[in-house]
Amino acid sequence: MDQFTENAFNYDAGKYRTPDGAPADIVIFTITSSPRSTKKKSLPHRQLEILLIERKGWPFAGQWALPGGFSNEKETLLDCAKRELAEETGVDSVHIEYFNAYSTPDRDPRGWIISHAFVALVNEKYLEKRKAADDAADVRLFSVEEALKMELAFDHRQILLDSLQQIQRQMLTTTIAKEFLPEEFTIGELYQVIQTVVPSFEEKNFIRKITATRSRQGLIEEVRGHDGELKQSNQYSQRAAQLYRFTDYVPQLSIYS
Amino acid sequence: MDQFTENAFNYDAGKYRTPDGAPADIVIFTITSSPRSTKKKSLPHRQLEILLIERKGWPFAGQWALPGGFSNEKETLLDCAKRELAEETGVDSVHIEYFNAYSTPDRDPRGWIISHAFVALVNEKYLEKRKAADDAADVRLFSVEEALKMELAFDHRQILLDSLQQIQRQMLTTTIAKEFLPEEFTIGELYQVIQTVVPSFEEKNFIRKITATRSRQGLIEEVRGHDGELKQSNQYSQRAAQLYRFTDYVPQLSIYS
DNA sequence: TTTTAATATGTCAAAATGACATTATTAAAT
DNA sequence: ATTTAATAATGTCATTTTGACATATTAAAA
Repeated sequence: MDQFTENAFNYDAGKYRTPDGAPADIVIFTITSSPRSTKKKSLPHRQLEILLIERKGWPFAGQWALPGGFSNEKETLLDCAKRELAEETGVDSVHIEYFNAYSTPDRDPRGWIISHAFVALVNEKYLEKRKAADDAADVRLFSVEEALKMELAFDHRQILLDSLQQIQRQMLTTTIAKEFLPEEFTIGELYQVIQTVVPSFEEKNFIRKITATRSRQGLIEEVRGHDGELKQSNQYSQRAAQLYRFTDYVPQLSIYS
Repeated sequence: MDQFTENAFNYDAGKYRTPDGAPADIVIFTITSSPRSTKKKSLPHRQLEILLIERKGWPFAGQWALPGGFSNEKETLLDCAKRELAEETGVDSVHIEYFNAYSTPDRDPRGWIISHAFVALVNEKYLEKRKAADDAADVRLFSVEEALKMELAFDHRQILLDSLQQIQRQMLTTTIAKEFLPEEFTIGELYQVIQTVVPSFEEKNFIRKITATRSRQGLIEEVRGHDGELKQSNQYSQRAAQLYRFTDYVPQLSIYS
């Protein structure tokens, strides 16, 4: 006999202990790019980074933690996560997704608090303003590598590990690469983004596979200018590279085909 | 300033409203099989079904709902879900997986209650005892089709829809088919199980694709008897069919290869 | 004996893959 | 003016895979 089987007459929500809060924590991923050389045209160095906040109060004061906050009864967890994301980054309407719940007893010294973890993917262009403003602030980006070496608050290291595995899988099975790319991009950029998230990724003849229209029903398509000419870019190379964009095609993968 | 930034001195967990409970709800899927004919050897009719419970008390008394119950502060949500699953089906150690949180305000008339949804996949062989015992009981299996036509309690229809989409994706991208099959199975059975969950699934030359060792690094392997001879079954057909089992190979899918 | 339902193999052109080598482009350096 | 460097793209070709159909196997049932 559990609470569900009580009837209106004897129902009393207060007779069991209830949680002490329902927070949303967000792993905010971005890929930063920095020039590898000042003189020549070359692809930038790219790095997967996450945003962390230095805690001021108890518990875990002085330690770095994932951004997050408690939700209230008037909003969904997604709304809460979006609100927190907007507070930390100043952006809304980016890719954000529910991901897992963390409920190990005593994971939070403040009480019985189940954390709801979200993953957000933010293009670095949205973080540029912020970046300038907080040198030596209590909010900053860390490379995932760095972050994993740190002692993070709560079980946030585990949350980070799990979220990393999640976006590595998604990078190869969905089109989330687009979240880290400009609208129009070169094959080289796309390849770099994939490798930044999944270092082991390697595909010989990548350009041929990705641009072969037959099998992959046009995952990406060539960009053309107003004049109908193929639009190219020589930002990274002497030889101009064709620009592509993602189509709205949703690939369906199967281990049985 | 949120609760995370309070310090030990002025921290007071009671100053915000807190949730009125943290339940786990479970979508328990099974595939039932029933003979299509009494006389001839033929493949059975298979149907995807879920387990529902008729509610006795407020709220939603008399309506059918997903099995579930409130968790307590001494256990994880997964422990809670496993406990509920064991109560309803008498089985433990089956495939069970966290899936999503449902937090729409007022989704539960009893208060602010965020539900944690799990998916469990149970082989029908574990439900056989139970099935016999409760004709006309308040716990029974419904085909997914039926269930979607009913007025389920809470937002359980939405949870069902989401979980269905989830296992359809997983059926094609992971080896969850094994949860619905005996240890040793024929290609025909495997094909049927996939189609039962994903009706649109169709693969010409399925047997050749699935048994070609080169590409799919041995997703399944032939079963041999003690004598080293290939083990076959003529349960469903005149001509004996080769028996296979899943290997522990984990397929890695990619839209870029 | 013939039919039947499921299982399995034969055939063969078309397409995709894998592994390398080669060519193209052109701003920047010399 | 010539060379260099970095990225982009194509050439080649043997090997595999796929797609679409036709054909064979088996043993119980009609």
